[in-house]
Amino acid sequence: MKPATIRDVARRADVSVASVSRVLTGAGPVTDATRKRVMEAVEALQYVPHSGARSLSTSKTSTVGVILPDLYGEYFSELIRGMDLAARALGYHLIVSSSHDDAEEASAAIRSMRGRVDGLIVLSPHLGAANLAGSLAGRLPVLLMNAGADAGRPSIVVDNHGGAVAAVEHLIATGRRRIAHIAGPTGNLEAEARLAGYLEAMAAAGLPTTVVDGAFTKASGHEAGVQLAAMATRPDGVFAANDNMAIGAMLALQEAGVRVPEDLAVVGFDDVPLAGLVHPGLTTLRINIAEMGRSALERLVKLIQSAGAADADAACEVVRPQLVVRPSTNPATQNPTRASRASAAAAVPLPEGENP
Amino acid sequence: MKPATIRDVARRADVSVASVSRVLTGAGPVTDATRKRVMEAVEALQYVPHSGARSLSTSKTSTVGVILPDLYGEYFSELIRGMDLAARALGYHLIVSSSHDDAEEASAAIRSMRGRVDGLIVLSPHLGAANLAGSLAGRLPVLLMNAGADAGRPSIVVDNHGGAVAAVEHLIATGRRRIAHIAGPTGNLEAEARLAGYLEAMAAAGLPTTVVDGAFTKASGHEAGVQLAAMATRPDGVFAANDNMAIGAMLALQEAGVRVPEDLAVVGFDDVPLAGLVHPGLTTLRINIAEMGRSALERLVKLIQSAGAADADAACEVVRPQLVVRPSTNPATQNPTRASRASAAAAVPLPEGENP
DNA sequence: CTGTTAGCGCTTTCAC
DNA sequence: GTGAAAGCGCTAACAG
Repeated sequence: MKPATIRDVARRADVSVASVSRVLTGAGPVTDATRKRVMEAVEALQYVPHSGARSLSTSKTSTVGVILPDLYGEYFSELIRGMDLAARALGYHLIVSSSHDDAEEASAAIRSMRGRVDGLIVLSPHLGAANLAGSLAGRLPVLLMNAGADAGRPSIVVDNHGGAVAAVEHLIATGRRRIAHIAGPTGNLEAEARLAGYLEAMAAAGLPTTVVDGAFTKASGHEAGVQLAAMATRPDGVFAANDNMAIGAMLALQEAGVRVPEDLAVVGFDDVPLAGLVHPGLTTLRINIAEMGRSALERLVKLIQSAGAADADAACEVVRPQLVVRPSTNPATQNPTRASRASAAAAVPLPEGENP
Repeated sequence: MKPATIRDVARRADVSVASVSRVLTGAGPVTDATRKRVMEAVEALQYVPHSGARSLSTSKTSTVGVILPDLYGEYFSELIRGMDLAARALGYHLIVSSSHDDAEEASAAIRSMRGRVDGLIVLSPHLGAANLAGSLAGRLPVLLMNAGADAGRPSIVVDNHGGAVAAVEHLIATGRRRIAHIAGPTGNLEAEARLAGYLEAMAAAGLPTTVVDGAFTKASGHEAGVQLAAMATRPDGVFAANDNMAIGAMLALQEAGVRVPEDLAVVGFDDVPLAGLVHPGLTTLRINIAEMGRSALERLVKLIQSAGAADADAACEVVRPQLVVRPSTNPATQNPTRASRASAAAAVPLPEGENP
């Protein structure tokens, strides 16, 4: 009734367990005759190696853990997709663990990974989590993402500050002067860097600033949009800390009769797939999210495989977002509506995939 | 240098490993004094139990595997989110494995799960995969999703046929008569059920049918839209086998100068978050995807915990999609643009979540 | 080339 | 209440 073990196979093939192991792992010398007998027994018994046992024996799990704050929305799904792709290619499994809002939970999640994974990718937008990962992971290789530019630890970060500056400069370049910012949640390092970039760029241009609070959600963006629309001297441009909020704000503005971009131009951040599909298409700072995920996983595996090597790769890779101009700031870059698709085609790549 | 083991703790606390185990697992009688000594040692050594070893010993991994055909797009990310939520609540981990287009790959993925998980959720939109899962999984509990109504095996399926009929009937009810269908990929059970529903409903109404091929992707929907727009007697309604294609088709139609819904009404399937945000909002058949994922995981865990029980839950749960009417078929249900948000609010819930 | 054996780190009877 | 010892299923020396 219970699944066959390597001993059952050995017994049946009338060889030692060692030989079975050799045949199955492909390591070590084996006679063709032996191999054949083993394979037959494997077949007959429907034997499948127990990877847990193998892991314990080799102290390698071929699995990496991904610790996320949340699993909502396109940003993270894209990220995981990229990681999964790379993991498959490298023969690794992916174990995901999300919804860790506070450091406490994340901490528990990380400890529970010991003996289960060979390494960890930790997304820690909150300050505490970064240290956390280091202290708790023990000797486990860890790759940090979206944390501040934490020196001395392998990590990948987005140039949030630079992106924010680019966003503001683009708005200014298109003639906007009263530019507001919809900020992300306080305590979130990425949100804070984007806010800082906004403030700096505005100061550099000698323009007054307006900041509305948000929480990275579409709903919070919507609220912010309502506020913007109701302002006495309404802004003529807004830079939202992410696409989600930008989209929420656009909806609110349009509901209030504010025309985008004529009355008010909107810029987001991330370039989630949705950004190119809303109406009007959203100008944003593109991060190739899936690609970043792929890169993260590959680096982690490299880290794992060279574990202990002195030339530890403790670099902090910086991903620079790229400005993608769409109709939400520039009417000339029309949405693909009743118009030639030519101009929009480049800016609005359609994500693929067979989804029911 | 290496992480501490239970023996290190035992030595340090000057007790047996058994006692350490008892303290840590909370099982068995222990003196307060002993417990205290153990905890101190644990603290001092930064000891974290090795879950792999524990798994081998208890033959429980507290992990479930999810086998997916692909990880692209909102459908699957929503699904995983629901599963992850339930898994956390039940103390389980989630290991995801995707991009298994053919049965061969899925097969390999499934076997590689042995000894790594306590059960499997298999999404097998292709015929072969379902059987496969059964035969390969051995004594592993398996929950099938999105396979045909496979009797005699625990599963969750969407009532694709019924949904398709509802879609067509809605189009007919709004006065459409030349109703086309954009089909999903052949060989995909869900796509085929939706096609069958369309054909049946049309036949029942005595209307002629038009079927355009698609592949569940936005791009294929776009192509289909181009074809529809170019037809000699253009349809005045179209039912796409999923939202992705419906959205792609809408874009193509609008580019061709066809007005939606005035000239041509569009209905999708799934109600992915995007459906409520495109312009015009897409009428579709709503499946609460995350909820379905949650339900799937909970059922699997129940299956695991009652493993071997005679009253095996081999039921096939049927999820009935619900028609959500939006402007793509009914101009009266306006998009939230320059209009009261009241009517649209119910139909266009904004998904939440903090995403950078 | 093959078999024997000692673990991997932990849980769990079973005596004491 | 506590400890010694026997595995969980597999791999990897080490002898033959």
